[in-house]
Amino acid sequence: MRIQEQDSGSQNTDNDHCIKLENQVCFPLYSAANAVIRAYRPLLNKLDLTYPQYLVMMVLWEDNNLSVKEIGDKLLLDSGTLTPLLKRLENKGVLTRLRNEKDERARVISLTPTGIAMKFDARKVPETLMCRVNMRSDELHSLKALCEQLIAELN
Amino acid sequence: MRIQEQDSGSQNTDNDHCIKLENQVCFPLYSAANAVIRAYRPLLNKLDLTYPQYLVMMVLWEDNNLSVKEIGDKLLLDSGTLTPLLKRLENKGVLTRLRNEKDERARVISLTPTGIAMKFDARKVPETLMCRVNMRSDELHSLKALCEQLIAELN
DNA sequence: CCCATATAAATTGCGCACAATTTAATTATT
DNA sequence: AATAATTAAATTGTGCGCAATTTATATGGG
Repeated sequence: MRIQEQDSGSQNTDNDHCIKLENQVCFPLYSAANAVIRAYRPLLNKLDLTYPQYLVMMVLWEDNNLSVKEIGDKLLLDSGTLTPLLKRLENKGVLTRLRNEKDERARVISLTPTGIAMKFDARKVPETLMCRVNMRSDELHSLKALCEQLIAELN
Repeated sequence: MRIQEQDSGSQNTDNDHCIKLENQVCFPLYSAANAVIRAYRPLLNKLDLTYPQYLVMMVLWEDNNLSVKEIGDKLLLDSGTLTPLLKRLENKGVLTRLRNEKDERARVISLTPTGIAMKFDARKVPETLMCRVNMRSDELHSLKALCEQLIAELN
């Protein structure tokens, strides 16, 4: 995906500008996502969580006792990613992965008291990162909105 | 990192809104980057490239004969990521990894004629993806600018 | 010249992300 | 009720992304 150029098709007959890194939207997006996860890492290390694990915990803090499918729908991740991730969180003792008695195919992912308690320390994480980023509230809002728009367009 | 709320600290004394998924900027950013790479995949499969490999090729199409360090500086990736990726591209026959004669520590990554020729087919890739995304040029420009601003803030 | 320091790549190990497939359970159809 | 189709999760295999470490080369100061 590239940004439309005003002068496209003037003398640049071979369309070189299309595949220049600086004209791409997707590269900064990819790179910003990497940078954010990198910035989160030292903060999340204190909670013994990775960024994707932190996302799963956020989903469960808000709405406990979900299936793998329901977590995947919220985070746009599949069982291939979530199953091993949830097993790691289970091994840390922050959640359980019981079978659903109504539907033996599904699991019920439930936070343990330890997992619920982690929410307290986790509150500081986004705020601490926020302090490092000198961006206005409206800039962050539009970044969020544009990302959500792009996700909607691609699905 | 979360978006600043207007009503923060009113009756929500435990600051719950901070760790709600919907109030996070980083989650849509992370999710949009995943979605873009997912959308690129079927197009890049035809070129036998992954998205990160495609990024490396773009860098080299623009400026051939770079060191691993120089590629890493442009893409914000380290040798731990690039060395195996470049070996895969070498195995595909699209580039060579010769030692720099002036400095035996460094390598010179050079496109082969096959690698250079791939640029022709690669031109269509960003444009094809563009057709799937119904977003205005100014929206894409500001998304790009905001991502670049965030990257700058985090480094 | 010798040695300390710095730098470039490579290596090791872990945890995603996801395509493709498999296993098991549920639901729909005849 | 038997069978087909669907669904949920798990499994397998590949390729990142990166922290931490290692190896090899280069450079700077005494």
